[in-house]
Amino acid sequence: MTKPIPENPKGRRDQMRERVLEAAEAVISTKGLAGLKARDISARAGCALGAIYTVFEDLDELILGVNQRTLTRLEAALATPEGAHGEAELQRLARAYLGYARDEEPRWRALFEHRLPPEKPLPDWYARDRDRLFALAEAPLASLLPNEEPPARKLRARTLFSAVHGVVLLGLEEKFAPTSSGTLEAQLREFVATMARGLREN
Amino acid sequence: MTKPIPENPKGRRDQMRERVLEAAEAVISTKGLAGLKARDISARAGCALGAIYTVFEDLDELILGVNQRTLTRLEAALATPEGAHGEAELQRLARAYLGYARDEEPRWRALFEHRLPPEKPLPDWYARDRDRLFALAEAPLASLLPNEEPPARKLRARTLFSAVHGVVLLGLEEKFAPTSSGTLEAQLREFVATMARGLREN
DNA sequence: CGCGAAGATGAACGTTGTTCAGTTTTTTGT
DNA sequence: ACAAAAAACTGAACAACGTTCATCTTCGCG
Repeated sequence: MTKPIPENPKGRRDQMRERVLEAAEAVISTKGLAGLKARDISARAGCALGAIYTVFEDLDELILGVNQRTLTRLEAALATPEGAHGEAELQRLARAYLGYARDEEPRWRALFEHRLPPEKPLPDWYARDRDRLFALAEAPLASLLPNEEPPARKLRARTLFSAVHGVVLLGLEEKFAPTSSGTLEAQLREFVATMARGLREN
Repeated sequence: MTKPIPENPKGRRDQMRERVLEAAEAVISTKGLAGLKARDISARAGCALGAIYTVFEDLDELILGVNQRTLTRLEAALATPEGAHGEAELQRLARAYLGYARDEEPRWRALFEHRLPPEKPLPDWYARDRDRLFALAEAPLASLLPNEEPPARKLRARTLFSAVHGVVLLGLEEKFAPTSSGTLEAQLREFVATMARGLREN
């Protein structure tokens, strides 16, 4: 009776991996990436310090795991409802991106703060998930510029996403009075409107 | 003969501060912010480990000092030649920003990677220098939108700068083949052109 | 049961930023 | 000019960190 359940959906190893991942996620989403400590994780996951290193190469790989989950959640938060028409959809996307960044700021920041050592390149599975995010702007761009070739559109979606990211990133940096909460929304709305206008007058 | 020189232009204390600052600058501009170690600094500056803490509160304040210098250099690299006319000047600014980010990548990254603990807010002298950077986009914006009120223009300059920053930041992230060197320049040029077009059709 | 293999443990190591009692150097008072 | 006071500098010591590894525990199977 060594196997209480005939076929575990997940091996014990995977359960531990899951617990560590969830513990790390909890820390990152409250204290941010800088507050992530190996000993804290092991305490929360109810395991020994060394156990972390039996399921993850090192903390960098663990963070990548957390970030992958964040990417999935972010993608869900940005999910296009039904029809994705031009500017309105771009506005919705940008607004939803700002919303997620606000609501889950530490977790969102971890996506871009974390940089792994230069000798280890980004895993392919991670790059793929990240690219799916950029691709969300492609559909609304397609209705604004129907004649653009897909590769050019892909690049343009990336650029537009990056620009919105920049506005949100530096906009959230200063939370003090000068830039009040509502101002950032207005900035972003105006920015997207200007971009859409510029795109139509091609 | 306690004073070999009647009046030193800088006290010994300031000379040491300068040496530490320059050592830190050298490290950051080669190995990046993550490669900055207190012992490395003290060795390069030719002083004891503790000496750093006699001229800087902690490493965070030292990094702020280095970043302030970077801001000055960046500002110089973006300096407007003479007349600052509309889109052409915006194009030049964006291109120069990308150029500086490329040429001095670790130093430039340190500007945005460094985050000081939440209990200590940004010093005013640093915020002022940073705002001067954003303000560089105001003059060219003024010739595109002559009727805009100065406060609104200030905000718009900030937004536009943030957007360009986002494009450069995420554009430099992937240095591998897919996004070749020239592509990023083209992306940026196209982006600024679209923005200018949208702004003119107000 | 027993026994090889795999997993988990936490003490220990090397490296980090920061502190502080002690020493040296500079400034001050007369 | 010189001793006393103040300031600056030193580097050993400390706490906290990520990571490793000899050791112990548990699992899978005959």
